[in-house]
Amino acid sequence: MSTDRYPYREIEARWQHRWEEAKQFRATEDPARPKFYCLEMFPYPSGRIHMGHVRVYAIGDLLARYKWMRGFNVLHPMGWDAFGLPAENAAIEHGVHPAIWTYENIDNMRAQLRKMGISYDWDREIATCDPTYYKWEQLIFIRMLERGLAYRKRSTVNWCPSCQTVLANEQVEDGRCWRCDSEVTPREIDGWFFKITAYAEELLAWCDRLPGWPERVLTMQRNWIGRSEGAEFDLPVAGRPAVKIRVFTTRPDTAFGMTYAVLAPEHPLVDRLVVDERERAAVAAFRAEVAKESEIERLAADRPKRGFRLQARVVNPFNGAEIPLFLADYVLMGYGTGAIMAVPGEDQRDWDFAKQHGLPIVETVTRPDGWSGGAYAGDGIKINSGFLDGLTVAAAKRRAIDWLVANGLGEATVNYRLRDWGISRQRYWGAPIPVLYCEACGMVPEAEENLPVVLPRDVQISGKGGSPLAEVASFVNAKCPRCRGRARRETDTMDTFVESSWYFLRYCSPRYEGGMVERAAADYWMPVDQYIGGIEHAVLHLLYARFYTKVLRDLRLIKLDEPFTALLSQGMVIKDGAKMSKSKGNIVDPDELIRTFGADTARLFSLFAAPPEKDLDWNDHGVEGASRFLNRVWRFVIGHLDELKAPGATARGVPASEDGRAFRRVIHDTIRRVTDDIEHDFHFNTAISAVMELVNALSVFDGHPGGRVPPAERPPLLREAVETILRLLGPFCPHITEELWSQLGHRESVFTQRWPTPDPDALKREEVTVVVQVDGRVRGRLLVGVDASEERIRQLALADERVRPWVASRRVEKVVVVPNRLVNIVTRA
RNA sequence: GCGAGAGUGGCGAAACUGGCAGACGCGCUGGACUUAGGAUCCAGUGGGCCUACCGGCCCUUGGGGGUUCGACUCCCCCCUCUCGCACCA
Repeated sequence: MSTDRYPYREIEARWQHRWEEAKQFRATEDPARPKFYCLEMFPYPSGRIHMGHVRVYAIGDLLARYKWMRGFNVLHPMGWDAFGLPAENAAIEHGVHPAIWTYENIDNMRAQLRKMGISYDWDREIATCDPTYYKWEQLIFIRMLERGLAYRKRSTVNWCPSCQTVLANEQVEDGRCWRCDSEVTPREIDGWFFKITAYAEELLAWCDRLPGWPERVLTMQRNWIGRSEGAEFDLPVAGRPAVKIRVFTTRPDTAFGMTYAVLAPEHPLVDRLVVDERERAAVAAFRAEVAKESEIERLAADRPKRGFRLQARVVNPFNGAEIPLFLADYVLMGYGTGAIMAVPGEDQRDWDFAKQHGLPIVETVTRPDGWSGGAYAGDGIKINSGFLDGLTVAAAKRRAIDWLVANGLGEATVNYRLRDWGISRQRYWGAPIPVLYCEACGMVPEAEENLPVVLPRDVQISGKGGSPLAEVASFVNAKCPRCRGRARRETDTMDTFVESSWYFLRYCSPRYEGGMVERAAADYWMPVDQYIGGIEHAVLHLLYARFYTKVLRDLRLIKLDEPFTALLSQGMVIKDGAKMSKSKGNIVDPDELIRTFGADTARLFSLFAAPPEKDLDWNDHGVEGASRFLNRVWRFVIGHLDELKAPGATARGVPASEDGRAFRRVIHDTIRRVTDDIEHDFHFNTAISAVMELVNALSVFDGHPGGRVPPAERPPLLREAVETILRLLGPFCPHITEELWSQLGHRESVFTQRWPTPDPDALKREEVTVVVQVDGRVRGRLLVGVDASEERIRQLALADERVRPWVASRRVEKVVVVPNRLVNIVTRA
């Protein structure tokens, strides 16, 4: 390994210090300039940054610095998603207080980020565990409470036995906790919810109005919201018309094919439907059997559907038929009405169940020719369906709903898969929910002047059962803000995703004491123009933040529909074909990387190895390649300082010599390519390739001794090339470029320079190479004047001596000419 | 099962609206410089073949069809992989 690398350590330390001192990246509102809010998802302060962080922050910094150079007023802040369970786990394992652990980690990680030389406005740094931060979240909670957007209810929730807390639906993956991977169990518990379902329609609608977002993230959000249109109606119980079972269906047209009905096992009506104690006992046994199954087992595909036939029967209102009623585990209490009409002819699940239990199957849609198999879900003409016969499925749906409405039996409804966001956490290290339970007044929000409700410092964290806050008498025992009587504080804390739902707003005015965000600052900076982060938050953070933004808008705190105009979801960093992990032993430590190669190299390789949305395959040799490239640039500039600083070197213009013009064209073509790659599709890897090509061309140009250009032309061309390289490379590798820029004699930072623009005169060509194909195969090349006529190109091509043999014995059928590019001569025998 | 995305040299990857496939980098091979090279520089590098060194031919973007003068790119069928959702009525 090389020992004679350029002095990156010294250079990086020096420039980091200078940027810091000059407050170079401090952002202030300036209505005269266009703003650019560049944001990377803030990290959880786990203690050390990892390569995923290096990648995302390299991308963000590149864009921020690029936009600076393009004249934008850039806001590029950083902070800490500082509440969360690992801090409590550290307290349990090492006896260190979560606050101390968290702030120490923040100090470490801040130092690491500084060593990367990212252009943050550190004056805007925030930590979500700071009471001056979560105070505003508590205030909003109270506002949401007033509007019914926050509410408390008892429900069956996802319980993580290892984290000892409740999880939101979004935080359960395949029946396991998103954080610790433990199997989640259902639990009946009181908890707080945010009414995200009230915004389901709007969240969905705006998915079509976020062109700057990756389609797959939008698809995931649409699927998660899961809108479906259909109808609800009642099935009266046979012989007891007062008792009705409400069902939801997306296929009201198939109602005549209903051969039985199903209730979810937990359906509250079941108790009223059982006819005697024997049946009651059997139902209890069935429910117990179903409850025994874990979430994971329930999710397993293709497993048989358990059912229990009740003695009660129901009536199909469409045709008056009396049909059996079942409890079955394939119907979920949490979706729709928790009860369905079963149409085995047109629904595969019902078909499976009907086959297993010997129930009749009626077809209500004509099958296509040759159809064989189970349920048919496609289109067709209605049959066996009374007044719907002869209609298409779509028309029959409408007719069926009209009929239900006309007879007062039901109505059209829209159902969502999205559930309200459960935000209660039975843990310590989170923002307290600002609510009290008064013996006289009941549940009462904390008075605004008493905010923040500060998390008490002295607490025993055992990790065993119950909220740690419940053990803190001084916290729990409080006065009712309404009647001054005795009250008990809520001991749940808020899901940490609440903090990350608005941190981007706080950055606009991080020290503002009059509210969550200063209106003018938010109006100026928001929305975030470019948000960058991992795909893992596609439906977690990104959905919550969208929801919370809309709530704040409706509270008239901001006038913003969506927080993030554009989103870049960067891929993972992998090595040896797997995600980096301790157990696989394939970790690359950013500190060590920076120590060995420097931050510029680490950043350059992160940006070069793959386009940002793809996974990045880490390769130690590749890093050396990036390092080698920067060394080449260094040696070239330092080795040519005399010539670069020679009198007349700063002159610009089109050189007289042909080779001089050709080289200058390469310089300006590179500017064009790099700018396109950054602007057009974030293809930083090809942008870097283009700069590498320019550096290669520069050393070739330099290597012609005695010169193919007149001596006087050399210094200006070398200098123009070098200055272009440094400015183009600046956002990628800020330290080395600053240093070399100053070595050229500049006193100003390279980041105060304007991004270069290609000189149209330099790009002009007199001649172009046109490829000559015969029957689609390249047989020759022509050098012709630019914009030569089609006829001329055609004649030159046919006359070309390398082309003639391929055409000689054949008949020319036609000649296709693409000006300035290609000729294709089509022949026939 | 449903939805989205992807499949190109030994490897990471390029190829914008169809127009020279493999830019750039890694690795590898040879050479130069050198006490030394794992530094640096130069040259070569998809596969097969012809050749008197110049040079040339054929094949090649997961597989098979199609559209087109021309397809990595567009259309149809199939295979493989990744991600997301998954009894959502």
